[in-house]
Amino acid sequence: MKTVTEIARRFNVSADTIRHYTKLGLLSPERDTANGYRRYGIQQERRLRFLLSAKRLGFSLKDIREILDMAASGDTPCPIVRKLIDQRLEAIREEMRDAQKLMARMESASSDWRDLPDRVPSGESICHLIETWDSANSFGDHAISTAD
Amino acid sequence: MKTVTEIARRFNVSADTIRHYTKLGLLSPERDTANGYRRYGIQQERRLRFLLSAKRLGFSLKDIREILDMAASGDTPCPIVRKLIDQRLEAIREEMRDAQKLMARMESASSDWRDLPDRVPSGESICHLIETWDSANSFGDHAISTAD
DNA sequence: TATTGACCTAGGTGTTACACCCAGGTTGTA
DNA sequence: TACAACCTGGGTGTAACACCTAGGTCAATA
Repeated sequence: MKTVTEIARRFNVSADTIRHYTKLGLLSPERDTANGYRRYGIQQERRLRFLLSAKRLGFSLKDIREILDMAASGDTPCPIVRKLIDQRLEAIREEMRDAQKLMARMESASSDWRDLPDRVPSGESICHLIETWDSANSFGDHAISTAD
Repeated sequence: MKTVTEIARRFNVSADTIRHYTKLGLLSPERDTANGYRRYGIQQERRLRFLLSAKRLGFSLKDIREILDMAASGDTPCPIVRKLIDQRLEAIREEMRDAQKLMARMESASSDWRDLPDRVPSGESICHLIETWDSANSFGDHAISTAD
């Protein structure tokens, strides 16, 4: 039976993380009746190992809770596990696409800016680097307000 | 002079977003003395346009505040703009690397699982898909607890 | 003129997965 | 007995909003 710090060290996470999972009900340690300390047995170690494995596979704590609940009720969680990972995969693919576009924009801007001088701001302009970049690369994203 | 909803529509963001930026001090509209409504003039439109441009370039609101403050004090924000974008770029590159590894793990798992059957959980196992996958792919990440 | 419907206000909560801090009690060791 | 290292519950902070509540405002319509 391990304390918070002990199990945390064993699994290479912080004690706060263990307390967090416990607070969320993902771990259910026994309590030392004398002092109220959390005591994690072998079952809880198994749960934690499972939890960390699932996390490494991209499952959120919410996903994991769902899986754990399902397993606790005796049903096979495999179908939702398959579903959840495919959903997450799709979501991540899209995030990656967005992130790649963003990166491309940033890289283009950063390199374009190497040859441009610094300028002090004016009433019309805050930072010409950004403003110039944006008006040169505006795809009708946030409307072009042509004065009032 | 536009109200929250008007300027929001013009720039294709939500009214809540405008209120949010205003609460953070990134926008400073005047107030209608009669009813307390926020009123955004041309200067604020410029700020908002700048803000959205900077966001499109990967700057955080915190970054943007820094840039705006700098410009307000009359100094050229260009040097920090260059610095911030390069920092973010590095951070994003690393996130992308991590995300790619995660995606690869997820894809490998998802495809490996296509040929595996579902199983009901036991005292030893919660979801064999995840557990089997992890023990087959464990690089000494979260320690291997060999019983107690 | 009374009633809509669309708008406005401030302020609070929820999202994700923890990290960090506080005040105070516990345990083991030198 | 003093000290370090641990434990407890509970609160705050993070990023960038979305959503909701309760109540006031405004313009147009019936």
